[in-house]
Amino acid sequence: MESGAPAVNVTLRDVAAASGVSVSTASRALDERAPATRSATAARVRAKAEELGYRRNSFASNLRRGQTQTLGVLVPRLSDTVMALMFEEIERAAADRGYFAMVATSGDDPEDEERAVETLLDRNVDGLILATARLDDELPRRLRDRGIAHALVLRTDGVSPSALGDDEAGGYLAVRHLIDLGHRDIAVVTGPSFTSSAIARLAGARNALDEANISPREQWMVAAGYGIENGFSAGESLLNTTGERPTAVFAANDNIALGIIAAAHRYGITIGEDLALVGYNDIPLASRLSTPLSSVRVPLDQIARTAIDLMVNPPKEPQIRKALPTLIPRASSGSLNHA
Amino acid sequence: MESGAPAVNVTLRDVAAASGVSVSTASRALDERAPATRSATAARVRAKAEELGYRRNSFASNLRRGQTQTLGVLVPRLSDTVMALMFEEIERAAADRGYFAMVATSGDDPEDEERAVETLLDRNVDGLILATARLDDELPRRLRDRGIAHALVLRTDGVSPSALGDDEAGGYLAVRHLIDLGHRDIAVVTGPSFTSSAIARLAGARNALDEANISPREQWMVAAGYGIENGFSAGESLLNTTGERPTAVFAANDNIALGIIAAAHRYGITIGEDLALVGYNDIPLASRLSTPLSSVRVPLDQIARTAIDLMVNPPKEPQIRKALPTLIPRASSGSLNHA
DNA sequence: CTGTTAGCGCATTCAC
DNA sequence: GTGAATGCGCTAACAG
Repeated sequence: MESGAPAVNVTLRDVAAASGVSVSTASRALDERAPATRSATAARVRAKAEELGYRRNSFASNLRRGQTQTLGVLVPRLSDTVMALMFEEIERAAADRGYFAMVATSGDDPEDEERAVETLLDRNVDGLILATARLDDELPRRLRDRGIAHALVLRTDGVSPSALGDDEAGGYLAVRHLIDLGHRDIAVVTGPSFTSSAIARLAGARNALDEANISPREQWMVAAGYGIENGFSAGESLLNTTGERPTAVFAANDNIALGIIAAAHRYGITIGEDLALVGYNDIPLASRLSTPLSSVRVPLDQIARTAIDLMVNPPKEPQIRKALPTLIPRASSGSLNHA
Repeated sequence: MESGAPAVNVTLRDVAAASGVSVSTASRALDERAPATRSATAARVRAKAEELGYRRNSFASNLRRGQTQTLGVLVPRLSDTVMALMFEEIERAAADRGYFAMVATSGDDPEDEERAVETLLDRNVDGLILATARLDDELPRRLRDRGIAHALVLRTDGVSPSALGDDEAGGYLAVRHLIDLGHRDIAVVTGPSFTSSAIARLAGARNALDEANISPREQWMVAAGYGIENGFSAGESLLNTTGERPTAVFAANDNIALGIIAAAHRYGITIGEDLALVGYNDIPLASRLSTPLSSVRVPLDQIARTAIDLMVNPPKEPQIRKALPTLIPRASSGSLNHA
């Protein structure tokens, strides 16, 4: 009789009995944290446990230990590819450190966000990772007040421990790239002004313009949402022919860029020829568009690891750690025609 | 002193003490399942609990109750929009029934899948929902043998309780649409042959062709992966000019369609004019492409609800429940030019 | 290294 | 309806 259907409820007691030791000995032998005792009995217990198909009851264990090796991740939505990728990386980084990552989605509503956090907290997570922070967000402050371990990713409120890309550098890189290709009529479509990412990417873009002595036309610096439809609207207003038209656009994320592509198509403008375009985040789709999209790549894996570190090992002084992004030039900026 | 920082550890005992009742009374008063006792004491207890910021310790509760009101969801990857949307719907449907949904991702590797399931099981989920089933999958069988409550979504192994779209109907709808628009040279790019969805969508497509007395050219019926790059390869081989070219393509998912769009662009073929294209799943991006993509929409919300029902309330006879999809015609099939 | 003892916080008997 | 008692399965003192 091999490992058929494992008994439904093998408890530590069963393992202990079968191994002829006490429950506490069995418990110790099976403690995954301690550096694996290599005594004879311990080995025997482990073998028996395996044989019986023992699985620790996580609830009993967590109840007793007072911590759960679980962390909660809050994202606005998983159907946003960037957020999905961010979560996948967090999941991976967490697993490497023995944590299990649980997601909850909150949409854009601060109330739902609150609710989602409470749900996560109800499951006794050891800490929280939030990808939802707004600049004026109350939530991180409240978490600090309540002494709940947490870290922010991708966006920051400027205070709580945060791991994010260096958005200012990214914005600079993108616009600098366009300038280097000879453009001077450059528009910037940035994200919602309550996100640190939008603000910083715009600031970086302005730095690049300044540096090249280009005085930005304010009607070409537009704040939008981070969705495709927002990019489309922004694109429509930038590209309609009644006025002068930019020859290049920096979109503060790839969704916005997708919207601009659709708008350009509508006006018969060819991306990569009539209009140079750079996006942000380098989602997988970017490289696979008809005209591949130049984009700023953010090291999500590194951000995930940093966030977990910050959460597990909260620094005395709150820190905001920024990872450097890189520009991936593709046909949409026309860079391949010039190279 | 309003609800400042809630005390860190308010237990049932504290609530009981503050209310002048025993723990058991407090426990009963706060039992969320029973139909809310409306006695005076019960109300007082609830008020006190609220006031003290009491939160039930889910571990203690679950340990005692023997079930966790948690279910595990397994998807290949969250960065696939369809999977992300599916999970979001499952999360919602689960919450409606008092369950919390936990995800794990398994990639395409059966071994990782196994590991992910064990991880979920280790967290004592009450049941599993799998979006990963292969036709010859061992996993569902093993779950059945072990008596673990589960349901399959989107794909089925043909045996375990499943909730999915009627893929055959969807395939039929898509191709029928193309035929109705006057096409006879129709190619079908389907998904991996180990998925029930690919098989069934192809079967539906063939039905539509048969019905119209079109004998499909086998070199135009190609099986691919479900990724953009697979669609691109398939598109390249279909659209290269050395042979006759189809005038219409049914892609068994939207990613494949995206790949075909890129391939078409490469050959200077205009989607919606030179080539009609229909995708599957109707991901949000579909409607926002430069040339909006006709696609078959699957009622993920309904599938999610059905899956939870099947899992919570396992039918005596295993059931495979199929939800009817609908075709959303857009410019990519040229339908808007004819209408 | 081992076994004994004592809970973690809660839900459910069982008497009243 | 209520309270006292019991234990879910496990881990952490504490002595040996």
